[in-house]
Amino acid sequence: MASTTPDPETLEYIASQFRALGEPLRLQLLHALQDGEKSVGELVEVTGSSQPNVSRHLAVLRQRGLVTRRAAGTLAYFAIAAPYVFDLCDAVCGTRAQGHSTAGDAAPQTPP
Amino acid sequence: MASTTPDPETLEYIASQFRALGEPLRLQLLHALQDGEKSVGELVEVTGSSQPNVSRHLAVLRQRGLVTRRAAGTLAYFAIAAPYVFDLCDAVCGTRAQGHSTAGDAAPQTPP
DNA sequence: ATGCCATATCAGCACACAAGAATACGAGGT
DNA sequence: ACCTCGTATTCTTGTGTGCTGATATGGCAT
Repeated sequence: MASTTPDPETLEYIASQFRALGEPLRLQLLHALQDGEKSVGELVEVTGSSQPNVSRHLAVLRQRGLVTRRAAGTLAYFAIAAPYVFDLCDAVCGTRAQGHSTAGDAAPQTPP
Repeated sequence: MASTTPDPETLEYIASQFRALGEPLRLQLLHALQDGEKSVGELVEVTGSSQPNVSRHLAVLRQRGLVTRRAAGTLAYFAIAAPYVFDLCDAVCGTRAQGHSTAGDAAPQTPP
């Protein structure tokens, strides 16, 4: 019963999913898409980042299956494909309210 | 109602939490701790990684409030401090079974 | 006090990745 | 056909981060 270690493949998959969410700009993009699909241009405006940068991060999110792409003429509309992402964020935010320090050390070694 | 963008501070906090989980070794450590606290030595054996490396990653997890540390003599026992982490992993794993490709592109542009 | 063991930290290298600038692709309109 | 606008891709640079090996700290036993 010594903790059946999951395959490295699965481990790497999960890690890569989390890493996709470990970037403020990508979280901002997902958040912006929460109230419906948006074009790249709209997302550029919302995030305040450059167009190439937004496009690139959208590609990452799409590769991870987190957003979908719909081409309409010259425009490209992106939309949330994995609503469960917001549950993850809420879970993290919930713990934050419980008094965790954002940065710095959690607690010094066991004091004497 | 145009999507109240969360403060950059909160965004960065959430991202950093996800980034802490975006490493296979750290996920492995958390998984190994699922059936009770373990010493660093035990974790070194379970993960097959080096002792300094395990110690370092444990420090990261502790800094993020994901694990706790209990010193007993020369030993240091670590334990899960944020059980919700496994819910996150399960959520990600659940979507994986739904037919997402691990790597590569999710879908080509919208076909004509 | 000294030697040993478990853990933590430090220095260095290598790699991944994000941001910016410039450019290529592709669809529509005139 | 050409031009224009929106989007995607490439190249380069800089920063962050994981891994290795050596070293420091601290408790326990002799």
